[in-house]
Amino acid sequence: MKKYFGILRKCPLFDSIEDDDLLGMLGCLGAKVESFDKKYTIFAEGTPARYIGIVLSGSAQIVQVDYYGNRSILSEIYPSEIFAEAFACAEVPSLPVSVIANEPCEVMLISCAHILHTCANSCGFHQRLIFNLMKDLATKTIMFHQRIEITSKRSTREKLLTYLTMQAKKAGGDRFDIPFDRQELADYLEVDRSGLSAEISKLRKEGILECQKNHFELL
Amino acid sequence: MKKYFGILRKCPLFDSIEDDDLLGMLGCLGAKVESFDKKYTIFAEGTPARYIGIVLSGSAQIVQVDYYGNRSILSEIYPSEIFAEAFACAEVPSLPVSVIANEPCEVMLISCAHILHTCANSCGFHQRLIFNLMKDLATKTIMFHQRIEITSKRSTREKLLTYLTMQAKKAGGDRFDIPFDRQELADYLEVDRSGLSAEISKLRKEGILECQKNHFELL
DNA sequence: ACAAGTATGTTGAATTTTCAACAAAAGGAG
DNA sequence: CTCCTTTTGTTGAAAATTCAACATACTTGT
Repeated sequence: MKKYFGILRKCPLFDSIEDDDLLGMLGCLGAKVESFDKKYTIFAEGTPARYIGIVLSGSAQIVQVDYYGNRSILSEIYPSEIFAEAFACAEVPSLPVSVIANEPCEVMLISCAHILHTCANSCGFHQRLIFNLMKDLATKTIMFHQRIEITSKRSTREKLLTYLTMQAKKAGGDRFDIPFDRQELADYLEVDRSGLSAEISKLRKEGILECQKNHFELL
Repeated sequence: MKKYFGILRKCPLFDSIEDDDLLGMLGCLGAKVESFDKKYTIFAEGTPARYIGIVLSGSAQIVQVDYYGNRSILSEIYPSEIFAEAFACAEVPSLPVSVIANEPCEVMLISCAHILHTCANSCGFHQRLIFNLMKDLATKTIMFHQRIEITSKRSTREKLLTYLTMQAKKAGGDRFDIPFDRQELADYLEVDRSGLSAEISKLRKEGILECQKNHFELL
């Protein structure tokens, strides 16, 4: 377990928790590590939410697919980030999303029961854990607001520019990489892929942006 | 303050907290009550998030307006419900949304500083408060997922039907009222109002639904 | 009861998006 | 290197959304 400490230290769930305490805590929480191949479904839509996940290596996507096969990408998850915490905390009987391995990855799973109901020997860090979880959920809620700010735009062009502007801001400069290929970006922005490609071409011709693959530059 | 206890008891923030403890707690939190007229801006976009709000009477809307004046309604808030908690918990320096009074309303405000940093005399219920807040944020996150499930649909018709189906499920029957007028529903679904009206007419003619004003029936 | 203002429904034109199909480019496996 | 697969760009036609304008119904305040 120790080999993951570098990642876990950066996980918001364990903020302000010392290494010395972490190991005992993980035991107390019944944390386990699992590995998944690329494209493997880590959590399937429709199944009950029982675990909080933490990505240790690789990456995963939160996706929603409707009966027509339209995929909507809700977010992308990287090492030391948490997923499915909202569903686990609310103990929902049926996940409204799936979590898919983007590439081979390792994930730490912690059962929500262990988090929600203080353990008998009540490790003193449980309160801190709840607090951290609260902080994390607040951050996630804000992320959703940002996503809505993007997808509420009515045109492909505006959605794309809003998204790219946010990414530039986040990267602290006009050059940055995005974590999506074209189809994924379309599924994130909720637009048609070919229309998105066309729009990118247009913006390029207008001299508004440069891009090669997933590297963008706003001009 | 006592006259609001009926409402506050139902507020998820005070779940499992006894009436006897509530009064002291509210004092400890520095809770204050304010009144707002219809259409008044309770919290303005761009201002720092300092307070959690609880609606005591009337109702409010969370809205986002872009530079073209396109309004997007994020949610509707009724008595005993909390708002702005995510921004307060994350102490964001600039609110990405506004909160507008839908009708004359009373609101309880609790400063986030009081919630996040345990008070010196450390009332024993603070831990429970954090836990409740965590639960509430999990629920809100799930609400956002539902909203995305609606708005990620590509056509007005599908958005509308997805929304109405969810409302019917929530109401536990095929007849139900929605909390929006046509323009608000359009702003919630992120579609054009006239197109929405046209779609409703079409669904009526096809015998799929009945409606008068904001009362709907799925057939 | 009336007038003024607001909300809703309806329409056609303009614009966009979606869809389908294909070509070109890039990436991976052997 | 070559073949095969996947990704990306391009296009035109079909479908849908948006927009503007207006008629009608409904509310509200006086």
